Order: sequence, then structure tokens, then C-alpha cells
Amino acid sequence: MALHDAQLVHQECSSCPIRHRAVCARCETDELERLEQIKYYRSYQAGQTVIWSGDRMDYVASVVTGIATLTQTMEDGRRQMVGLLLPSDFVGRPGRDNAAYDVTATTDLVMCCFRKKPFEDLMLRTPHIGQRLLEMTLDELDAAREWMLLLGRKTAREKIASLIAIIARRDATLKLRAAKGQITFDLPLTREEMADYLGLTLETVSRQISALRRDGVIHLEGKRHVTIPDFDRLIEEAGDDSDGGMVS
Amino acid sequence: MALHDAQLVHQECSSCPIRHRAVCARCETDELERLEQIKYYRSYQAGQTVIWSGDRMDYVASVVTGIATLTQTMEDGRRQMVGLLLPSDFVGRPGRDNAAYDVTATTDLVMCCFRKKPFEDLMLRTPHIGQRLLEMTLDELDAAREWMLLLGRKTAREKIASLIAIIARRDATLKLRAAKGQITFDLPLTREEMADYLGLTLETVSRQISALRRDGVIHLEGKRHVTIPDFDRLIEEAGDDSDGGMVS
DNA sequence: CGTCTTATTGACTCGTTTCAATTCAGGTGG
DNA sequence: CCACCTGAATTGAAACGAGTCAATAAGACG
Repeated sequence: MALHDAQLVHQECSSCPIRHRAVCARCETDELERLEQIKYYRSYQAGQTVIWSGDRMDYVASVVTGIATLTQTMEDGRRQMVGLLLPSDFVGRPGRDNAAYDVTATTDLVMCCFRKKPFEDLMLRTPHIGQRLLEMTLDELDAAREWMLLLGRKTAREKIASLIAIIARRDATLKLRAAKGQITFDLPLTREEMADYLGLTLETVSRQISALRRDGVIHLEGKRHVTIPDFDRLIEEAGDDSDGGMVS
Repeated sequence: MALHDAQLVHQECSSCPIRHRAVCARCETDELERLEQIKYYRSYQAGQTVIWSGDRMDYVASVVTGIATLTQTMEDGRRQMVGLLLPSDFVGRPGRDNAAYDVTATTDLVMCCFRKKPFEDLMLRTPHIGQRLLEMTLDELDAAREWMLLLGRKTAREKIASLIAIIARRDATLKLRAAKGQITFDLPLTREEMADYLGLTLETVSRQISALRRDGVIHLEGKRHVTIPDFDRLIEEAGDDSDGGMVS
């Protein structure tokens, strides 16, 4: 409610929560200053569409707080999520004028935006930005390939277990805790969004969550709050080899 | 047979068939000379494994001629292809020591290899390499996301139609012909490899190819040679919006 | 001409989807 | 404070698409 208009937030890069993970992570203080000059913030409330696929997009951005999704839609309405953006993740593509996917805020969202042209210019003069962006893009490509295995070959039950494990890990990373022992967190997605992530229907998602709960793999309080009594058991249900994509 | 040992092929970068599409595409002649000093060629015959997931990989490479695949395998043997590498595509990840996927030559294959350490050093001194690699990685990420839509939401028939359209387009790009009107090419993949690409079984692939042939969407001579009488019809069957990922 | 691999086809099974009916939780206003 | 309303989630029953298992066919090769 308080954030439905843009540009209400502002802060210094030096105290930014994503300072050391985002596209600016490798920048020296002088490079940061130049970025600081061209940046501005935008806020969206949960549920708002940030941009539609095909729309002109004259900026790129980092997610500062909150969660956003990238989705593709077919003419008949079938939807597939193709990206889940957490704090520090990058949105948009330098050198591209139009958005390739729908971007939606699933929680209240704050983004740190850079107008595309100045950002591209700065990239040419500041190798550290391009280097970090390459690293992040390669990470995303790895994640996408893990996701392809899930979509192409896993059963509904394994898909759900995998998603819960992914969220648990990311949550642990953000909170800087190890993803072992008793773990507790909130699902940031509705059943329908999970279905879009997993290539399932929301009914199947609901059924499989119920099944995992019945089997004691997860505990649920309300619809969103999850506790995982045994993380290894969850990983086993996900069908992953145990390392689980903890890419160095 | 003639190519089962490495280093049998060698040529100058200036006359290289992938000179203007690979990681080296943006390099000036002096930059190219430095690359030339650290490169070497490797050849594999069709069916050979280039590298196993998890193996140490002390080089990165470009595909010069032939086709390779990236696949992931679960413990119980389920396989999902996660990359289809054509001439000019890049293999390996700077900054990573072990292969993340199985790499297999599906046709006879020639790769232009760079030992990882010297390549990384050169990358730091040569922004053009990193810039091109970023561009290529972003393209791959887009392709992966298109692929995710296919895996998550398309029917078996749509998957087959999509794959044939993708191959037709790539074939047209390599031959520098427009992908319109009467199109003819060979499928570079076996039914099983197509199944691994599409998240299907080989039986379903076979059935759907037969169905598309019965319905006149494609013509088949032998098992591999395909003719497409009406490309728009094929695209329609693929369920894509007509632009079909011809991303600028 | 047999052998081996690759591909096709059929019959049946099973997992996920579809369609429909409740249930649940949160917020609003009487 | 409770009744009501709304959107989200759960659950059930039936339909359907893709998988499984098995038999046969078609090439490729020695």
C-alpha cells in the first residue's frame, strides 16, 4: 500500500543488502560511484506486473528485496515459469530493447534500476560489471539446466520435493544458516505459481504436498509455513544426487 | 575411424568456419594471434563420450564441426538432454574445474580447445572475449527458457513439431537460407536422443513422428531425411507464437 | 545372408489432468 | 463479534495422454 508508487526508497550502495552478490559485487568504490549516479529505485506491490513480454524495456535492474517471477505464456493460456528472481538477481538483458518474458512481483518488491544505455556504456568501461554479469548468467544457465531435468524427467512428487528443497536452500543462503537439521520457512509461492514453476496443475501440486505431509517428509502449519524434519529425506524424495546443485 | 586420435586437424583462425560466430568472434587480429597460440584441436567420432559429468576438465572449447549434446542423468538412469551444441557453440565454464554434464559427440566432432588457465588469463586481458561469451551465454539462457516451456507445457505432438522446427531453423542458419517454403534436411539425432531432448520416451517420439507424417505436416524419406512442405503449418503444430524465438 | 542396432507398432497400465464440489482462511462491514 | 464474502487450497471421480512391455520391421554392416 505504502509502496505502490515508485522512487519512494533510496539508499547508499555501501549499505545495500545485495552489495556483495548483485551485478555490482566486484566493483571498486570508484566504479560504484559511477553506478550510483545512474541508479534509481522502483517498488511494486505483491501481484503487480513489472513488465509484459514484448514491451519496451529501457532499463535493467537488480532485485533488492522481494521475489519476482519470469513467465512465458502460450496463446491458449498455458503458462510456464522460467525464472524465479530473488534478491541480487538481475533483470533484463543489455543489448535488448524488448522484454522477452512477463515479469511479476510475487511479494512486495524493490528493484535497483539502471537506464539501459548508460549501463551499457558503463559496462564497456568497467570490466568488473561484465565479469560479474557473466558469472551470474552462467549460474542461471546451470540453474535452468537443473530445472530442465526436473521438468522433463521427474515425477510430480519429485518435482514438489525438489522445489521445496530449492526454496529451503535459498532461504538458508539468505539467512546464512546451514540447510541441515530442523529447517523452517514460508513458501513464497501460491499453489498455482508452484504449478507454473513445475509444469503441473495446481491440483496436482496440492495433492502431492498433502501426500508428502501424510508421509512425514514435511510438516505444514497453515498453507505456507513449512518445517522439514529431515533434509536428507527430502533430497531423497527429490531424486537428486545428494550434492543437490550446491555449485561452487 | 580416421579421427579417433586427437590433434589430427589444424588450421588457421583466419580461415576457420566459425571465426565470426564463436567466442573469438569479436577479436581483433592481434587478439586472435594470442588465442591461436594456446589453441589445439581434438576430434571425436560419432557416439564417443567427450567428457563425463564430474570429471576434471582443464580446458574449454568451441565446437568447430559436428554436433555434441549435454545430458544429465539421474541415479536410476533417467536422462535429460540440457544442451545441443552446434558449430560455434562453447563448451565448459571458465572458473569451474569439473564438468557439470556429460558431453557426447552425436556426429563426428572437431573441437577447438583452450587450456583453461591460459584462457582465463587471456579473458582478463581481452574484454572482447568476455563480451562475446556473455552474449553467447545470454543466448543460451534464452534458448534454455524456451526449452523449459516445451518441457513443462507442450504435448508430445507439439514437442516433436517444435524440435523439427528448431532443427530446420538451425540448419537454415548454417546454410544461410531462409526457413520458408520447401525445406529439406537430415535429423541429426536418433529417436532416443530426440526423446532425451524432449522429455519423452523413444516410443512416443516414434509414434508422434508417424502421426505428423500421416497428417502431412512432414514427409519422411528413410528414418532421417525430412521435408517440410509448409513451414507455417509446422509452427502452428508446435504451438509457438509465430515469431518462433527468432530473437534479434 | 545372418546379425545387430534402430525404429515402428500394438495392447495395456498408470500418472497426471480435467471438471466439479467442498473446505479453509482472511478481510470487511453490518 | 459474528456473518458474509472472496480467493486459495483441498479432495474426489472420471477421462486421457504418455509410459511400459513386448513383438515385429527395417536398415546397416560384415
